[in-house]
Amino acid sequence: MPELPEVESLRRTLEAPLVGRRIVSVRVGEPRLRRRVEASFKDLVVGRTIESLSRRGKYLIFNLSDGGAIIAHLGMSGTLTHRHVDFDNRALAPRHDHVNLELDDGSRLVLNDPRRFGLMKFVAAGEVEQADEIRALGPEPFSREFDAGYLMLKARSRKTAIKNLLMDQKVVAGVGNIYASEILFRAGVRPARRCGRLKRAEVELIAAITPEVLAEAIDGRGTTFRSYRDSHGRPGSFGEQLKVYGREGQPCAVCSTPIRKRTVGQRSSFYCPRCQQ
DNA sequence: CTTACATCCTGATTGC
DNA sequence: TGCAATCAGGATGTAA
Repeated sequence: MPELPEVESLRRTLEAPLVGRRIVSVRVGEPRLRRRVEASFKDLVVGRTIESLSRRGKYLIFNLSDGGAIIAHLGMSGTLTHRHVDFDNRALAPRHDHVNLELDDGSRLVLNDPRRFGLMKFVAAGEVEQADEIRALGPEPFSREFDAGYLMLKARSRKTAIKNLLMDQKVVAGVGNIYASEILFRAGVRPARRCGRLKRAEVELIAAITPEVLAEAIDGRGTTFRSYRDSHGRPGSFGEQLKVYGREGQPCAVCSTPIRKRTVGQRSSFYCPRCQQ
């Protein structure tokens, strides 16, 4: 579910309430997530203080006082919520609350994830960048490294569709199914176009537009298409600004041609047949 | 190395 | 209304 803008929005809303808080206890319900939550997770994080929150691609990173960190990923259906009050025992463990961190002010940070495609793990001091999940990631879309020349290099050698390239986390970190469609709409490029056949100008446009669209989505506190909520349980507002995603049959905002839906790389893709020739 | 595809799961929506 | 099929914002392991 969450792509870079949603994770960044979470990072921002969680920062104030969590920084400086010490983890006093941990409850792991169902440990079988995308990877099993290690039995040692509890002992490794209890007693440590959350010093800062960072993000890499779709991963949220809680930097701890010993230099270690907790790495979290929300998969398709995960949410991280900050809860101040447990009204009763039911509220303590709603369905699919898998990891529950109790903090020294009595509040809790809870990972809830019905489909269990998410991830939460402890990484020792100095090893965050070395962690398998993080090491495999391509550049951040806002970094200098991600520019037209870089994307051209990646696109040139590949046969796959441009939308698949944008969603490949090894190419650029953080773009998922919604924003890939939105970026390509704004760039005027069809999702199924083969990378190798794109003109230089098209690749340049895509490279420039990618951080723009993501930045605007962050400004809107992310997209709530179905289930995404921020740490307070509130939906993001960028969904209203989506031009193509989830809008099959609706008129294009630019030319009124009905938006089409098509499967590319086994994922739903949306585009305007007129604006994206 | 790249690419295609199945797979991990539950829940909401769609269609008959 | 009920029930089954389909689909879902992600990533990975396997095979070719």
